[in-house]
Amino acid sequence: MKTIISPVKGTRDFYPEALALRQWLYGELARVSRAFGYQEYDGPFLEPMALYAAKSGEELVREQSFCFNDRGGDEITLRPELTPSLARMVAARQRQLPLPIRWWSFGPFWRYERPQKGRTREFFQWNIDLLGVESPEADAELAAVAATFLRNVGLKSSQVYLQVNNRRLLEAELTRLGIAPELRGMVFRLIDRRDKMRASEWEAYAADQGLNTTSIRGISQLLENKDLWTKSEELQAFFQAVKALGLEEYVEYDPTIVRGLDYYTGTVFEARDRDGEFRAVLGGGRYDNLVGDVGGDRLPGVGFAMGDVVIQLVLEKFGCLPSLRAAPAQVLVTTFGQGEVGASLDLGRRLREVGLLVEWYPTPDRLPKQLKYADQAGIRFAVICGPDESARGSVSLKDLAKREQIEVKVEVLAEEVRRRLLEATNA
RNA sequence: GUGGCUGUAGCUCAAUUGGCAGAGCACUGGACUGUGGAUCCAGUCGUUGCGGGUUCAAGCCCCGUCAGCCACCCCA
Repeated sequence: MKTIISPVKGTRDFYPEALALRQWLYGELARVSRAFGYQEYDGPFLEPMALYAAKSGEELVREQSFCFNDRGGDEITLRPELTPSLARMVAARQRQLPLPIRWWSFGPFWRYERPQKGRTREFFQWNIDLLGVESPEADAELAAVAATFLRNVGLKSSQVYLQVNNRRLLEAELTRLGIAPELRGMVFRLIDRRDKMRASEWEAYAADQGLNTTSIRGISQLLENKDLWTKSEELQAFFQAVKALGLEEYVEYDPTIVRGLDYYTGTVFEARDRDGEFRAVLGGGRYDNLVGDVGGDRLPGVGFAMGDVVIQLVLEKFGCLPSLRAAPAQVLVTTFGQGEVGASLDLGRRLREVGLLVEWYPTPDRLPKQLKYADQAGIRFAVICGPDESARGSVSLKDLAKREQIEVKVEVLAEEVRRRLLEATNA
């Protein structure tokens, strides 16, 4: 057995069927993004490492990015996320861009982590952001974009949903419990981990982090209070807006959601399947200081990101994956014999000239083999030109789906195929 | 970075206490010499991930190594 060089760990080969699925996903999220008035953009795939050093979260850039020095010695990172690039792009043209900014993007990202279910080292991500509006209704719009996408692709609110929380509310509550602001980062991580451990383990872990029993008990109570959101005017307005947008079935308050990235300042949310089988499908929230942090004026923003891997797992689980195949050619021009090669090439050219997608069978194999190939490839029409047709100045046109065959003059072949394809599409 | 599981034909997987490496699919040819999805017949397909060890005998047991998957960490 010959050894094939294996792909880089954590990358995926996109065979035509897989690429067709990715393109379908792209189409769906483009549709939602545009429906809400967002414009497509993109940043570079390579960024200076310094762009992430500020705010992305220590571990993300230090341990989980692909970093290297270029030939000039500069520290370069393969982008692990898009939001810092967005902040920089906006900061650079802050005076020219009319507000609000509604932008979306879909492209590749890289994170140096151990691959596992729902996580690869190279993945595609949908990013969508609204900048220049600081209101709960803006937060609600992003949640609505996410929920509308989920609904559009066929996922029911009984299957997936958005969990929402607010960091300001959480911070106020922690202050009320007498927990010092310096400890917030640690406490957020603690809260994030709550549902991964048993209560006793979690309490022991919390104590280990230096929290006293009173604080731990107070935090526990916060996390069990499903009505805590009513204390936040922001969340009240948020949920009211979500209701007006008609998506309240998909959106719920969840006091345990905090999100890992350091730059979130207000409302945060993530979407997951209700069984909790998979990791989060998407995640995002409000970040009010990011543009200022990269050298611009303060500009509030809200947005989320969705990776292509988990959403595919969820779609598969709930039977929402479309049955796709790579788009086949419309016509196969067969090659009857060595003597007919020139005629076949000529026929292919004629068909392409009227805009048809034409594949040429490159060897004079037995006709059954050529037709079987057309059938398996999903090609609708086969053109056959042997000595009999040739003598009459015509060709045989076979409709693989209808199992019909007619003989037409070479001059009218292209028009005939086009007419029949149109008919087939309308039927 | 830490831990667990799995590596057998192109693919999906069998192989009893260690005892002749198999099946389905796919592929190729034929039945059918210029007409595709079915059926039947025949055929090709192996360094059992790699290296060592134990044994009369290893796909199976032991050690090492590589790869993949899963979990932790973190996160889309």
